[in-house]
Amino acid sequence: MPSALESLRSQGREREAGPHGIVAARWQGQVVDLTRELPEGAEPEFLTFADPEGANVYRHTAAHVLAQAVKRLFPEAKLGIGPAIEDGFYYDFDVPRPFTPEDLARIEEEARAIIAADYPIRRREVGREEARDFFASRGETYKVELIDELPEGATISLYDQGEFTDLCAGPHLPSTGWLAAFKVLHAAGAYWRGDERNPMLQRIYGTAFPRQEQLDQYVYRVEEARRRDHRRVGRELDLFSIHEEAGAGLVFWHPRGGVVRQIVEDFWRAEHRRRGYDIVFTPHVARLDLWKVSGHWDWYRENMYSPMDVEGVEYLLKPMNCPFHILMYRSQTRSYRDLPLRWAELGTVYRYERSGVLHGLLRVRGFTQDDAHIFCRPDQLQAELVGVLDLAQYMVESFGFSEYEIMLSVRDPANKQKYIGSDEVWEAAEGALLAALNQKELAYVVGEGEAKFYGPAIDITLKDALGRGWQGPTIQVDFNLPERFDLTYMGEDNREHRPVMIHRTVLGSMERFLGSLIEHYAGAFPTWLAPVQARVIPVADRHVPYGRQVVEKLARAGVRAEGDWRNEKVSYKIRAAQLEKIPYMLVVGDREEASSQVAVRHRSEGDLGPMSPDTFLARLREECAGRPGAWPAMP
RNA sequence: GCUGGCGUGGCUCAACGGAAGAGCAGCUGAUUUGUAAUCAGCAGGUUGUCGGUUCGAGUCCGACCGCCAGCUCCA
Repeated sequence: MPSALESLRSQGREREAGPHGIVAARWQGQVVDLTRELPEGAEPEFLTFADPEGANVYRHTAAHVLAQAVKRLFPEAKLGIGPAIEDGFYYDFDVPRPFTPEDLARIEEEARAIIAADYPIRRREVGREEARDFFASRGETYKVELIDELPEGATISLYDQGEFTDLCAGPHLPSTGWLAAFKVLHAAGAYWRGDERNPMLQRIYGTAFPRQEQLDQYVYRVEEARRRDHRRVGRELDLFSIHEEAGAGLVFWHPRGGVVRQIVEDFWRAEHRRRGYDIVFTPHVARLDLWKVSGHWDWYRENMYSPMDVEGVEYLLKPMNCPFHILMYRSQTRSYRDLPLRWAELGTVYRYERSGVLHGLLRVRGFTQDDAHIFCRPDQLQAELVGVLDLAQYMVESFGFSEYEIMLSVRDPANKQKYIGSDEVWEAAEGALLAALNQKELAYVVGEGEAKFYGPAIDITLKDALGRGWQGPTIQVDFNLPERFDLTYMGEDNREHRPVMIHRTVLGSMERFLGSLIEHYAGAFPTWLAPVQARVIPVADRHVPYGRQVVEKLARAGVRAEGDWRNEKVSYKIRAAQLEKIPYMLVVGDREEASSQVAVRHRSEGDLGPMSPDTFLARLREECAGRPGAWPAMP
């Protein structure tokens, strides 16, 4: 029974194995240790760090090394779990006090020593009792809990490296020395099994790569993410603020941020009208009874604010717009000829979020959804879903998000009481979403248990310039609300029928979407979105009057232009404009004034030389072409 | 909400339990400037809030508010 490693050797490929090469194998669909013995003649597939499974093996081994280091320095620490995660790994420990930065430095040092010692990592399978006794005798109560929950007949494996043994399904690298670049990142509290009723463990995050350059790159990427943080950029560029005096999670849009938001909204409105949507407006509060009928009071109460008393009647701040659109639907008898109705609203909603989850623009308590509800006949459902997918694709790509991942969110089949509506209705809804995805030939993954309480959904995650994911469009099919509100339309057969409802948002919320845009572009918005598109920079005071003329001319043409009239040197004002990420700087001095030109500098392309204001305008027009809302209507 | 860390001019950060500071930004003046920081001066603070310990609190203790890293949740 040769191991995977030996079978490599017999092929003369042993040199391909190692941190930079093959780190694990896959055999019969299962990822296994390179040291795992396989039947004679087995032909395993080999995995490197570049394969997600390979990276997992690599990082998971790093987690064990971390745990070994912690146990050496803090023998009383009880082990939780230590999986590989995207970009790294973590391990949870139950310790009497949280880890300090000094502890983390010592742990990293100890981990390095463990890597240098190059302990072989060995797997052994044991019986349930043996495993239980082993961890119980060491006081590893969490491991015992895990063992007790393993299903009947499950293989229980332990991995040994040096003096350290962990309960683990594996697989792992052949020895600790295969870990090349290893780094402890930070620590934070985390509940055992993510449940706040359980004890809080201390989680240490770390990461590992085969090459130091990759680790350096990762560290750089983290720093770049910090540099792009929308909370920081938002303050630096004077886009928005959040005030303790007003309350957490409530956003104030400053003039500059307001410009960006308005352009996004104008673009959004224009595109929706073009695609047959009607724009509607609805109130911010409604009677409690309405929310009882809609089901929100029963199913969504923990996210809603307490009722307010209005002349003895209770009202609620709206957390969603759907019941309002439904009331409008019911305001008259609908014919099959009226459908589909596509009603879109930039609806501001308020949701109670626990204080600890608030985060800049990404998680707030008041936000404006780019919401829409489509009321259609069952036979129109698939075509409408395809139309929504098409719109969603077009919109996000217009804002520079060219990569995204799609998830079909369905019910958790083991937990059906979490959802309202019958099985048949759910199956029909899930089927319609699936059919639309297939018709658009979009790749997707199925997320079991990811559905909302009232229906299944398609959730799209956008990938930004740093490869990070952002919540993007979501599309939900809802057979339930039409039922609850008894929505009907008159069919060709002169009988009442039940319409289907689609809830959808393309950008999510203005707050979150602008937050993601800020980080995606690092504050350097493309010209059509830039709060200030051009800044005129006079060389000396005597050029200010000409500079003002240029600003006025540009402003009349619809350009967002302004001047820097401060008594400073050109380089000072250039630097200021660069830091503000203004796309164009127009320097005007004696030469420009004499020839009625402007010297154009682009924030990333540099000096573009002198040109007439009209030539500059033509350049801007071309750059912003096809962006409704970006450019005010021109005479 | 929970665990841990943190809260000092608009921003970034100093200050052993013993006189609240610097740089940037702002304002005033000088300078009249040609593609990423000209010089000088001025102003700016009840150290998040409330209470306590102390001869004395930015510093120690408590509560609350807010922020940060997570847990959980989500547009």
